[in-house]
Amino acid sequence: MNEIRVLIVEDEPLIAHDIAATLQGFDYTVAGIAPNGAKALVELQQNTPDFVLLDISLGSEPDGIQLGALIRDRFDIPFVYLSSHSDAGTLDRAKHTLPMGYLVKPFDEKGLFTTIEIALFNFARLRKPLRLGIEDLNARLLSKLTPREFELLVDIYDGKTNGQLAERHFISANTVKTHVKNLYAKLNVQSRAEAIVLLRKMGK
Amino acid sequence: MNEIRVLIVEDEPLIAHDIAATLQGFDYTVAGIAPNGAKALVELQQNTPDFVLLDISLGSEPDGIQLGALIRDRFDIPFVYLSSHSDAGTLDRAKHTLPMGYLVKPFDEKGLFTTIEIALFNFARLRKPLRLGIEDLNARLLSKLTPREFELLVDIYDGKTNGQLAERHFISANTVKTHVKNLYAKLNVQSRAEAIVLLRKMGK
DNA sequence: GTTAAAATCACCCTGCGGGGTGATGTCCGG
DNA sequence: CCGGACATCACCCCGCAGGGTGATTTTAAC
Repeated sequence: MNEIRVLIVEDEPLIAHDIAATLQGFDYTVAGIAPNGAKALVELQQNTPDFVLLDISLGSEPDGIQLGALIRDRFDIPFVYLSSHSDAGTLDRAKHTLPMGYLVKPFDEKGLFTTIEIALFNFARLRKPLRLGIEDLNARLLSKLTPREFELLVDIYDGKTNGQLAERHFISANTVKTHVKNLYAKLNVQSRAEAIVLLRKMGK
Repeated sequence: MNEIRVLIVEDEPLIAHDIAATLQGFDYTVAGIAPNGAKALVELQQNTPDFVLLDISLGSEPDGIQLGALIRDRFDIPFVYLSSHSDAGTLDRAKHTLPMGYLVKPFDEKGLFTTIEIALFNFARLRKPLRLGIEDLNARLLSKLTPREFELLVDIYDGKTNGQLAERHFISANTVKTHVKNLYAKLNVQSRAEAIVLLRKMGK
């Protein structure tokens, strides 16, 4: 069991327990099973799960999509829909609530697992875009930057010219050019502007 | 056929064509089929699809995950993985590249459709490149930018060179230089890097 | 119909930025 | 002790960026 607590919102007890068993097989903790929207709201408020599996057809008000909209607006919890309907109309209503996924029943266990994992990870990333350290950056590069190169890159990201870099780091302009040249090759860019844009896109 | 152009990266021709047929059944346009990473890169650069279906096991370098990391960092295109592997190791490598989804083979058509739709919608909603309008910008400047100057500035913010600006806006390189010169004066900067940093600091 | 702002283009010039090549000294790990 | 990674510096080349000056045309405003 890890610390991820999942709430299952599903009106069919058989399916709900089936999902619960599957989740436990993947070392998730089942935070609760809610057969309708009202119960789901109670669970959300009192039990604060880390993730919600949301059946769309609950047979009563509010349905899964209304619930999804609520989770989006009032709570800060990632969720994915479960549904046997994949028609354009339902999907269109659903996607406007920005779910992290949409699984069509019947779905297999592996698909459930990967979907939850991706959803959790992306949600965490989107909520908190983290500042980029040299380790994070190097993890994404084929050839890694040296500490010195990274220092200079940070200043380049701040719009400094080569001359300013030389002053600030007490090295000659020629040395700056060498470092900059090398780090450009590693980043696979050809200009300061490109380097800055790249860092921005990489979530710096 | 709608306007969504999907690139399929899959080394098994049979599976690739099966997927292509399925996509066309859902009114997507198949932008291309790439059997390996090298071909995929060519397609990405020359064909600029709106979406990428990415098989992880390509049998050669780079594999799907390396390609995913590239798409994330260098392009601005949503993608989902296709894989028969759903082990924790592969999944962990994969999720760090922030895919919009992860489908486990074999997957059914409906699941593919809903996943793509959700992915496209979320990607569009969560992408907000430069949420700064010309009005907002001019409100904070002493001398105001003209509409044309603002258009060029947006592309400069994206790392484009003067030559690229000339092409994209169907004007001569000399005209670009004139506009850029003028907008630099208005922004009170002396280089592209400075302009980009300024925009970033002005609420981006 | 005159005027002003915006958009278009040309030419020249200077200098920094980007790329290639090569070299030296340091530090660390095998 | 030696080799590799890192940091330091020098020189050369050249293209593009940045800046100055000037000019024409289109558009909108008055």
